Formats: sequence, C-alpha cells, structure tokens
Amino acid sequence: MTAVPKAEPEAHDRRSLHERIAADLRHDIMSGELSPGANLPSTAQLRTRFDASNATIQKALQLLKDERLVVGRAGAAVTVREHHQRTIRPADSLAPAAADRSYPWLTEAAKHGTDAHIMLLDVRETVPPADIRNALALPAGGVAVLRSQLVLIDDEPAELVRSYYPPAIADGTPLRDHRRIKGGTATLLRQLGHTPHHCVDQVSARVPTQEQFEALRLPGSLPVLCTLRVVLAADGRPIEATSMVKAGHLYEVLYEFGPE
Amino acid sequence: MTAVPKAEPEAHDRRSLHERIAADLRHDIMSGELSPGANLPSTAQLRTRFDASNATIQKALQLLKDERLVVGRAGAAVTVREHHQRTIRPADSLAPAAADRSYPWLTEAAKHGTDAHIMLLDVRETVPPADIRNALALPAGGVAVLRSQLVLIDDEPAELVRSYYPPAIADGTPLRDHRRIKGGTATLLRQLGHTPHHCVDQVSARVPTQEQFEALRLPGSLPVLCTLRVVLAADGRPIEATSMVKAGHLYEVLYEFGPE
DNA sequence: GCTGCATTTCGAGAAAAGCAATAAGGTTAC
DNA sequence: GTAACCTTATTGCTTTTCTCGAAATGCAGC
Repeated sequence: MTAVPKAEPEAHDRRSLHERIAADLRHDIMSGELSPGANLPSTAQLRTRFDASNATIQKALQLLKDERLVVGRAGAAVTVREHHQRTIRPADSLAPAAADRSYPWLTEAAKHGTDAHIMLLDVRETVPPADIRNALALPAGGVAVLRSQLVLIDDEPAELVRSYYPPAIADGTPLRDHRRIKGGTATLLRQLGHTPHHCVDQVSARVPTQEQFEALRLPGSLPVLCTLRVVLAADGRPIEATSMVKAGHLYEVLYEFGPE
Repeated sequence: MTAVPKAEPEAHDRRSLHERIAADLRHDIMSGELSPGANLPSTAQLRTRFDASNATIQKALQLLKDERLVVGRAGAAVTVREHHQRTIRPADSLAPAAADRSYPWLTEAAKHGTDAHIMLLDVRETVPPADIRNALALPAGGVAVLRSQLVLIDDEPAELVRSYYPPAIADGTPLRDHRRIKGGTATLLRQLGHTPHHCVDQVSARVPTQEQFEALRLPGSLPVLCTLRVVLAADGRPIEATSMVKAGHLYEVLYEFGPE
C-alpha cells in the first residue's frame, strides 16, 4: 500500500538500469555513431544523461568492457575499441569466385586475414532435433550423422556449428570419421556425387541456452545469431542440414538478392 | 569470509536462475523438440531437472507465458502454444512471382493470411546515423529523407522500419509526403526511374535499446533481429537504405542462394 | 603541479532472487 | 464420484543484487 516510486503507468523496461544504459551505448557504438577510437561521453555527462549514479554508470561501462567494445584507462576518456565484428557472406562458400565484390560501406571485417580456426569436437550418429529432422525429411526417430565443430577467433570460442547428414549419404565416407575433411565438406560432397546446388538459410535472433552460453563464453547476456542452413542437391533432395550459433557481438551475416 | 556455496571455478552464467531455465525451455520449443500442443514437463519434473524451487520454476514459466509461447491452465499441464513466428523472405519483395516455391520443413508461417498492417509514424528530413550515411554514400553531416514505419501483427507492435532516401531521389516526390505510398516504395521508385536492381542485407542479433524496447513492447528481455538493407540501382548507386528492427520472438528471415 | 576524468571503495537502503512449505482449486483417469 | 496429479497462489525468510551518495585514489594531459 506504499506509493509507487515514480509515475510509470505503461509496461516499462524490466531490465536493470545499468543494462539499459549499456544497451543504449552499445547501439551508439554498433551503429557507428561512436566510431573506433572515439571517446565516450565522460562519466559525469553520462550521469546526467541517464540520471544515474556513478556506480551504475561504471557497471554499465563494465559490461561494454567485458564485451571488448571499449577500453578505459584511469585518467583518460573511455574509448571505443577496434571491434572486429565479422561480416559473414554465406554465398561465398558456394561460389568463392564471386567473393571479390565489395561495397564501400562495409567495414574491413573479413578483409584482413582472420585469425580463425576450426576445432572438430565430435562426430557421431544421433537422433537429431525436430527442426533438423524436418529439414532432412527423416522419419520420426531416424538417425543422422552429426559433426560438431567450434569456430575460434583469436583462440576465443565464437561459433558453434552442428552439421547433420543423412545416413544414406554419410555411410562409408569420411563424413563418419572423427577427422577434419580436407577442402571442406562441400568439396567432399561434390566428389561423392552430391553436388550442392542451392542453400536455404533461416536466420533468427535467440536467447542463448546455458549450453551455448558456456560453449561460447559469452560476456554479459548477449543474444545469439542462429542460422539453420539446408543444402539441397539439384534434384531438391536435402544433402546437409547445419545449425550455426554465432555469438551476437562477434558476427553479422550478409545476403544479397535481386532479380538477376 | 563464508564458504562459497558451490564449486564453480569457471566463468559461469551470470543470468538469474529462472532466466536460464526459461532459455533452455525456450530452445526446446523453438527447435521443435516441444511441438505446438505438446505438454511441458510438470513443475515437479522441472524442479528436479534444474534443481530449483517451485517459485523459481513458476517465474521461468511466467516469462514464457509473457512471450505467448505457452499457456497454463490450473490443473492441467502447461502446453506449447501455436507460435506464429513469421518467416520473412526478403527476396520475395523484389520478385513476388517466385514466392510460390515452398519447402516442406517450413512451418506454415506466412501461409495463412497474416493479420499485419503498417503504420506510418513519421516522414521528415534528418541527419542519418553513421551506418546509414555510409550506405548511402552521403557526406558527413549530409541529410536524408526518413520514413519511419511500425509494423503491427494482431495490433501488437512487431517491427520498426526506418527507410532513408537521398534528397536527390526523394525531392519533389511522394516520398517526402506524410502519406502512405500506394503499391509500396519499390513500385514508386521504379516509376521514378530508379529501378531497384539488387539488395544487400546485413543481419545481426542485438540487444534492444530502450527506445526499441518500448516501441516494440518486448516481453521479457528478448533480443532483436536487425537488418540493414541497401537497395542498389543497376549502375550500383544506392537508392534506399533501410534499418529494420524485428522483435526476436516474432520473426525469422529466410535467404536462398546458390550458384544458379 | 594542477585539473579533469576514470577508477575504486565504503556504507546503507531498497529491491529482487531464491528456497521452503503450504493451501487452493482444476483436470484427468479410473 | 473419487483419487491422483497438476498448476497456481500465498507466506515467511535469507541471500544476493541493484542503486545511490560520498569520498578517496590514480592516471593523463596541459
């Protein structure tokens, strides 16, 4: 029966104050409003802008530091870091020849040689989750060959990749072996007579599960960029279904389309 | 100086327990593990599975109810709701003729007529944010015509669209008028001699800003699916740059590509 | 050295998270 | 109908986190 602290009639932001502050500042950085090397407003300015105390501002900035978006040295302004948000172009994986086209507004993300390498975690036969089963047109309870990989950037986990193959395709091939595949699976599939012809990507923004959170060592509570890719042969039959879970602050994906 | 409650040496999930539980259950639902109409495990089962108390489980389920993912009737099991996650196919906007191709694994999202309509919020000239300025190749401090729209699904805000046009293209056209454009902007641009030829979409998962959070009336603390689309003419010059912010639980986007 | 600024620390009040146990009332199956 | 199971709501309590105010510390640039 006590009076409400402030007049907030509508459903407001349930997040804590420092999370909201971090969200707004993060947007300013990601949108390029604050470009790499630029100084953030001083804590005093931020205090008045968000009507918060010193400690709360510091906590918000700490979140951005954990995400490696900014750096703060005592005495100097907090500055925006060179943030390496990789721009992935899925179309290039099928037709690498066309990868030369670049656009002036793209940050030089994939340009400098990325220090990324892939770690093969596991290869086994398993009953896939429902979305994969649908994609591969498997019967209920049917199995598939799963290849789990972890992509590391600068030795930090960055992406979780789970590729599923129908047994009819994988049996008796290196796809079943717990070993890296030279030239990638696309090359192998082509050699096996299952030439990838066409990909369908479903992209969504998700809240990370506990498993994903720990596997990707996500800083703070960032979202995750989920892609479900189905690779089809020329006759339309599914060859491969891959679930890719990328850390939201490290990746973005680029697609091109048009009536060509 | 008290003993730590449990041995957790590594950096663990900083989120609260009911948020983590909700995240895992959400994943089971979104991946189709728990299909619409299916029953969730009973609260007793969930209590043992997550080693949490009744109240915590209830709080986690409340989050999923707020997202309209599940319904709970007293006495019966909590069941998964028909969740209408719209699958958007951006390519269809340019070549609607090809929209007939459908895939068996797609849920019938865009199939039944969506009860979506568009609300024109604002039309004005403004200095665009840095990412838009880059996309349109505008000089620093240059202005653009902004058309802000809000997409409503079932009278609930679902997507925030901000389209920017270079003054050279928008001046003296209905693009500057605070009025809906019959047939959409693509048709108008074609009539004006700026035929859209090619789109480039950059898709990312973001934490919503306070503004986005309130505009979209996001339940809980869900991420947002951000798309920056640049529409190019045949000669490569940018015609339009659009920032689309979709509520993460309502949308996913689908892209197709391949060496055609 | 001085000033501005970021950083750290302390205390204290308020709010939220989490547990335990209990009660109430609906649904389902027998 | 009855019984078992289930969701939902309530209460009390402890611990942790959030937030503020204020003061102290340390670094960078002039």
